[in-house]
Amino acid sequence: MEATSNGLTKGAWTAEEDSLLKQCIDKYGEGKWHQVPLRAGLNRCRKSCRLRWLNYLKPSINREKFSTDEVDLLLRLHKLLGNRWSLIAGRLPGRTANDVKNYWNTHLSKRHELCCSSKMKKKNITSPPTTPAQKIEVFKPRPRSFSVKNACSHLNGFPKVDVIPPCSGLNNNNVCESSIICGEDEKNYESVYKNLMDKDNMWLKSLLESQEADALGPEATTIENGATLAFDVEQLWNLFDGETVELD
DNA sequence: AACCCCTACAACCGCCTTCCC
DNA sequence: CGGGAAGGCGGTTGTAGGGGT
Repeated sequence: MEATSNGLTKGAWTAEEDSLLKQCIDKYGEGKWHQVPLRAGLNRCRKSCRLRWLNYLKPSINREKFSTDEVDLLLRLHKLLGNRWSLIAGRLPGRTANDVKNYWNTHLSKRHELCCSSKMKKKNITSPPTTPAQKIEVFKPRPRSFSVKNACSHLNGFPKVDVIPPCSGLNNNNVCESSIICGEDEKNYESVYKNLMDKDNMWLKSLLESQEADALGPEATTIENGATLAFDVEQLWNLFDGETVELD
C-alpha cells in the first residue's frame, strides 16, 4: 500500500478496507461515491472505492471461470460491439466489464489475431510492411450510457451505433475489418442498420436500450408491452454472415 | 536455488458524458 | 448557457504467482 501526494491510499486493498467498504454499501447503498470514503472511513478516492465494489466486492459477481457458453457469447458480442466492455458485461450475468476486458486481453485477443492472420494466409494476402496503413474513418461509439430521458435519441434519424462486420481477414490496407468500421460505404452501413432495426429485429433495439434498467440475464429482454423477446445470438449473427466461432 | 518469462487480474489513469447549480 | 462535480468507461500498468530452464 502506498500513499499519493494528496494523502490518499493507493494500491492493493486490505481485508479491513474491504470490510469497511462493504459495511458502508450495506448501510447506505450504492451510489454517491464521493461520500463513500468519508462514510466508510477509508483513505481512498471515490473512484477507487467504486471500482473495488463493482469489480470485486459486489455479491452478484461471478468469480468462477468463464464457461464455454460465456466465452462463445463474449466472442460474438465482441464482434458486434467491439471493445464496449460494459455493454458486453451487461449481457453476461455476474461478469464485470473489467472481468470481460481482462479475459479478452489474456485469452481471446491472441486467438482473434490468429484468426485474422490465418484468414490472411487463406486469402493469400501478404503484408506489405513498407506500405504505411492508410487512415480509415471509424464510426465512433455512441455515449456509453443511455439516460432514460435520451434512451431513444440515438434511434432517431441515422444512428451511430457500431456495426462491426465479422472478421473476414484484412482489408486492402492490411487492417482487420472486424475491429474497424470502414466509413467508405455508408450506404451499406445504413442498409445493415435498417435491417437490424426493422420490425423483426427490434430485440436489438431492446438490447441497446436495456443497459440501464435491466438486470436480466442473456436469455430474455422485456419490452414495453410486456412481451419477452428472446435474445437469440444466432439470429443476431445470421444478420451478418453467420460465421461460426470455433472454441478450444 | 536462482533467475527469467509468462499469465492473470486488480488497480490506476485519463477522458468523456451527464447532471446540477 | 457555462462551468464544475460526479459517474462511468476503456486503455494501460503493476505485480503476484506459477512454470520452465
